[in-house]
Amino acid sequence: MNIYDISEKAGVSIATVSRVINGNAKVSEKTRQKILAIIEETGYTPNAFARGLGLNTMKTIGILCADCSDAYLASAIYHFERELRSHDYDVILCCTGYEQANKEKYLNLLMSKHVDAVILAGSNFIDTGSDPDSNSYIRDAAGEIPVIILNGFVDLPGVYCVLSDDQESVYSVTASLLEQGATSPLFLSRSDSYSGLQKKKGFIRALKENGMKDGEKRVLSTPGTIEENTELLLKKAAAGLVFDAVICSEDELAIAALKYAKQAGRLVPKDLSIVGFNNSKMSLCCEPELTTIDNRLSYACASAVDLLMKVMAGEDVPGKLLISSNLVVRGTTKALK
Amino acid sequence: MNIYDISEKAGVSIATVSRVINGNAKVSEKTRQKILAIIEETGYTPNAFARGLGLNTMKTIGILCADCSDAYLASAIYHFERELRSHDYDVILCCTGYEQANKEKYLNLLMSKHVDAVILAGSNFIDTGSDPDSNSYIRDAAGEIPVIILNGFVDLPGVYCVLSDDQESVYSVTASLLEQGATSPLFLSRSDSYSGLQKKKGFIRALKENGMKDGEKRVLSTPGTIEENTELLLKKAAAGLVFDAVICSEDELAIAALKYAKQAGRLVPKDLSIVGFNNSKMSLCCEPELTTIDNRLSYACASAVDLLMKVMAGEDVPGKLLISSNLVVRGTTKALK
DNA sequence: TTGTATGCGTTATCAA
DNA sequence: TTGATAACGCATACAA
Repeated sequence: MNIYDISEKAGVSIATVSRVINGNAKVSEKTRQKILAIIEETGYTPNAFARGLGLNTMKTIGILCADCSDAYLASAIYHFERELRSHDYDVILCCTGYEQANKEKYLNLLMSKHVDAVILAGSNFIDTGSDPDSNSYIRDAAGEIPVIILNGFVDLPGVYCVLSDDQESVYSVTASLLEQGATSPLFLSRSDSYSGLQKKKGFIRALKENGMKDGEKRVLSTPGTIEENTELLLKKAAAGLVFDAVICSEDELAIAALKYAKQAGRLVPKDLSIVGFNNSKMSLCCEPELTTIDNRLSYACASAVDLLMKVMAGEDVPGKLLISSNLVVRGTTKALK
Repeated sequence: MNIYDISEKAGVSIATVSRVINGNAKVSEKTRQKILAIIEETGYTPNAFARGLGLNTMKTIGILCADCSDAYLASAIYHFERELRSHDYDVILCCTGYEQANKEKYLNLLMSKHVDAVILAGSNFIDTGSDPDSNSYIRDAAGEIPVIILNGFVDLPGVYCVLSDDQESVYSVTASLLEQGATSPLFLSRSDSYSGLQKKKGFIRALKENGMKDGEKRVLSTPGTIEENTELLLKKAAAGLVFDAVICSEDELAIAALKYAKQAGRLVPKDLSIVGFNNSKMSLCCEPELTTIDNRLSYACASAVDLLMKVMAGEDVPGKLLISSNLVVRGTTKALK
């Protein structure tokens, strides 16, 4: 069933059928109704490939993420997808893993599929190293279609970044903890991604402003499972590391800190304060529940899609959108301002 | 840059270029190399739309899920995507939400995009009610392209179901608990999806075989958050409901049960055994960590994709694949066989 | 082994 | 308001 069949049944040309399908040009109400009726009756749907061939777009957005089973990224994708679909865009999902080579490979793959834009979900798509050319794959893509980055920032034409103000939120919670009497806070970081780095900066800045110059030394970067990180803290403490507050770049790390506290016999939040990040479901699974930073993911995703639609409509939009976070105080800290 | 440009540069016809791109027919090694070099040099990639138009396929699989931010579904999608991509298929993701009308709408939408097959991730795509026609949307789709269902079963031509043996695993753990001395187990169920129903059946069967005929009454169906379900158990217990074991259809419900135990001052696992389902990350976040049923999701997804590839290759494959689960014993039960 | 010509189903331009 | 026809870029049957 194609447009010729419909035109034949209706006794008109394919051009007219095309017109009523696309609702564009002028068609007499009478023929419009007639054609509409036939389309309804036959269940005809235009062939998406042919349409794509002509228009060179299939209203499809590519979303790249390292690992969509990660709770945070999974939520992001969920919000993106729903938001995009409400604008009649399809989503091609591509999980790249964490290797740089694959990120580039899959970005190019998506480009070759003529997606209308790509969304890079997660700050790990930005190389924070010193090689000035390591983000060139993003620049190349942005030369052809809009590129949206969630939680990462590079200043490149054609790339639009939506991110939560991670540095500020970590700075702020660390400062509050210090004000409350903490003397030896620790920062647990998952990785040196763009957002990881921002968080770390916020931590160090808060320490510096309180006269602590050894900020760098109070940062622990660690991949690894909950169990491994629990062990890590146990070991560090046994080796003499003193800390009375742990701020984490992810809820999962905070869970590990909490487990450490249990095993070390330290009272939370009395002897040890713990702060997570992301306000994920995990933060509600433990006892006490985690104080955590909510970075308003759903708002960020909606904003990103909104931005994208404007870009594709040719409007002028900012290349960077910074969204403030919200501290959710639960049981692993005392009341915080 | 299209196939004509390449053919011109190479001084051959487009047919020859097409041949080397598709690696099909005979092309002299010399011209092949020449064309390959030009393709490399120009960075040419075939236009996917044009190809799709001719072949009526774009090597794309549609994945429908109710909510990809759900931990279980997110993992499933991750595995599906990686597995499919290794077979050179793209994935169009579509989150439908839980309303029947939207499931149908989006399935049809995907069909109209000419996906090569669809995967329905999650048992909630199967209507378990009495209306014999409620799954007709699946039958209609399966009439055109292969339909794979993860964790759900309907016996329809063209639909292939891969599911874990939920009934058996719940039966088995319940029986073990009873054998160990439990006298009043409870089953907490999230929903009456196909898989929820299977789990419930397993529970009731185990009770019946141990002479307990009030199985139905020992099942609590509840949506709601962790907090709400904690409250629910508190209320039920206050109202006189007695239970010494809680088997759950999801880890999240088990977390709620654990929180109930803490608040009610009951010792886990001494006074109360708790079993979760899915072996999600959540099961590692609490204290003690959850005993839970691991339904081998990654294996199931890989099998499903394997099945699909065989179906599309015209091979004869079973319409139902049942995968045994694995009980992971941790801290919320005593040692179990 | 290579080339020619046609079809795939649209959209859009130009004429009527 | 409508219709005829040319793109769009590729794969492939058929011819050479």
